[in-house]
Amino acid sequence: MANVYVEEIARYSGQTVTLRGWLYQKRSSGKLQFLQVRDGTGTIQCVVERSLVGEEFFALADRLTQESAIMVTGTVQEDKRSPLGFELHVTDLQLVHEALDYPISPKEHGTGFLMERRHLWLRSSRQHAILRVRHQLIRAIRDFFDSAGFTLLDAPIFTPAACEGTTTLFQTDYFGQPAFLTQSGQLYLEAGAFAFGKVYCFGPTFRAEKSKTRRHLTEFWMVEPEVAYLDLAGDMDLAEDFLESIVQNVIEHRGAELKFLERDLTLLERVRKPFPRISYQEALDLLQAKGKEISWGQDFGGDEETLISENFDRPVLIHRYPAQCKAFYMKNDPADPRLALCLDVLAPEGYGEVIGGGQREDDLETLEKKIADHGLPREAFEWYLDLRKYGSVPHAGFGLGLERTVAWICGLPHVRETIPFPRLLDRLKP
RNA sequence: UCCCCGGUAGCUCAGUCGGUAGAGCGGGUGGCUGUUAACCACUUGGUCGCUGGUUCGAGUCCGGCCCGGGGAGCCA
Repeated sequence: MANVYVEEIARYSGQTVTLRGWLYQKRSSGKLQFLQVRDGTGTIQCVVERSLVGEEFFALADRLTQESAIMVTGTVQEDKRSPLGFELHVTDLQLVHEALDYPISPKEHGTGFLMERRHLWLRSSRQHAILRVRHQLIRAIRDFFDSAGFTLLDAPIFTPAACEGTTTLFQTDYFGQPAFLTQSGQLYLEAGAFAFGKVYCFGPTFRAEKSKTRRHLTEFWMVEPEVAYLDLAGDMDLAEDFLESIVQNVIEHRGAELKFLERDLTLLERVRKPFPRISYQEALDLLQAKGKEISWGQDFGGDEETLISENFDRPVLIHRYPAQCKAFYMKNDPADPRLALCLDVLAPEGYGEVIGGGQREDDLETLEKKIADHGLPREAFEWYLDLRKYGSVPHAGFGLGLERTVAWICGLPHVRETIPFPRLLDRLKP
């Protein structure tokens, strides 16, 4: 008997096959029982008829509890009543393991309760859909850079010092020395860009900020490309191509999951270049026209980001923020040194900043001064300064936050469901 | 760190003016040959977050603490 998966069931129409999975839900109607069986690739309704399987198997099916592991053998039949299009008419049933008192019932639960049981919550169809979108997005990101000639260059996770100095880092004891968990692969990627031309890294990032909002995790995944001989204009082109490509890729390959999540796909289909590009000054004018009290030099918070993105039907690129808002490694605009050659991309619908990046400072003396001005320990940055001594060229890149992007694509109100095991300010378990 | 909201059955919640602790779901038992969060009947189920106070009497009012959720700052 062939062992098959639910996602390939259509190929076995009319044949007798065996599914190996778990009981998701059960309904009975006298002499009939309907078992919803999931196997990780999908869920199918298995029909147990007393006259077909006999008393023994029918009684077994009647006793089955939610999430018990079972092997079901039966005939695949096309059925218009099934959302999948097929049902399995059971001829044989085996209990592999009986699950007693599964804590997550098919009815409503709060996110706190479910998060405590995240290891089990992953089995539910909604989480399944979200995490399959996440997987596809990761594939799309890798495909984009791999097919554009980028080399994957992993940045270290243990680092000797802060990349940006402004945010709080997780400190660990590294054989008696302090070491920090990375908050960005950026500086290492600059070394990579001068070695390989076009590089990207894709890994976990850690921020010990005490942020309690729907947009923050303490551990999240970030993809960061970095390219030699690229200026801000080129960086904006890259960000635009990249974002269009990955969003359209996910729509194409995970449309069913997005529909299950009741995502309005027309909003995502509009993510086509060109994206609007406005300067910080223009964004500021826009905010002030809307009555927001904000003055030049202030960074935008969540409210401001939402107000700006409301004006556009697709992601909006904001460039040239005041240098004081940005990290030390950003290059200043030669046309107006008060400004940094940086870019942020705000997702529509109030999802906020999904990309941040810009052109890097490539002049040795200027960079030395910036490190000093930010009060950073020079010793930790000697290797970084070396990059400006030996063949320094203009270069640029950006970082995209994976979980915020998944939340936006799926239309979720909170990032915590976009990662299998979220790490939040007050949550380290499971 | 600050501000706001919450904690009552396994889960989601209601509980009026301070006066005997409630519903739906889940679990259990029975019924039903096409159910889609199935339905119907019966049934099970409580340290009202903890602690101190006010009161004849506190889930309800007051103080302190603990835990959870949302937001601010900061950021992706």
